[in-house]
Amino acid sequence: MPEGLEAEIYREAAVAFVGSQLTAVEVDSACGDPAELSMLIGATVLAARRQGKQVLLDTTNGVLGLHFGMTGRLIVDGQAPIDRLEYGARRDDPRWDRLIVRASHRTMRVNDPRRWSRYVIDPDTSKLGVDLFASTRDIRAAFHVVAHRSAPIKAVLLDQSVIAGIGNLIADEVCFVAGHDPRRPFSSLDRDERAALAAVTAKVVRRLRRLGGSHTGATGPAIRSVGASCPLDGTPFVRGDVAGRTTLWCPVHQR
DNA sequence: CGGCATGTTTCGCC
DNA sequence: AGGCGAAACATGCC
Repeated sequence: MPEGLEAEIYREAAVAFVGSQLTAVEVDSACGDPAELSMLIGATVLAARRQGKQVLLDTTNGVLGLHFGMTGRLIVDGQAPIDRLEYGARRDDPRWDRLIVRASHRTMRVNDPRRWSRYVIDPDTSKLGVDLFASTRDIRAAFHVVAHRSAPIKAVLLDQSVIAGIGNLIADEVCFVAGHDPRRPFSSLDRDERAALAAVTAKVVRRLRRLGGSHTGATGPAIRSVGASCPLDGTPFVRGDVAGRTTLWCPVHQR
């Protein structure tokens, strides 16, 4: 889905629904259970929260969990907080509306051509790790718990049960700034390196948030397909597959 | 037309 | 049991 940063942008837009009483819910049965979601009708929205990549709407009838897959965009009252999603559709076709939630004077919808978004009542968030906006200290603690893992550093960064909310682009940016080869086994990091990686993770998350999203980093989509060079040392980026995802890294300064 | 894409889940194998 | 890698999922875009 949009990564945790985009989910946060969606959450902020969803705050407009706090205090509203829901009057109707329409859902594509591939993305949610219409019978289950119908329990929201008549409920009042109490708060809009976020955990990792999920937006959670607390209501008087339960929690509505929104997961946006890879191409899901949230549109509130006709306003799209993210106008165009990287790797998403370039149009806003009503046929791709997979969820529509109405209140008396408001409408919220998820437009998702690829149908990977999911909407559930009372989502199980118990397996999620610390949130991507957690403090350096909390991220460091999460890293220490999984210090033994032999999977690539990038795979651990992407593991939602370790840190919830980091996606492919943020993971590449963290490795870039930390100067680590994303393929390097996480278990090869010593205690100090894990602590440093935690600090970089917290810093990168905040910087990308300030710049406007997961795509704004040095390794972002703007240069992912055209082949660019590392802004630090001029070396052409290497493009490969790590943890099952397209990955870009500098073969010189990322070790 | 072929291949690729900010993700998650499932399955087989250690 | 838990962790790891590969494949599957659905569909628009370049």
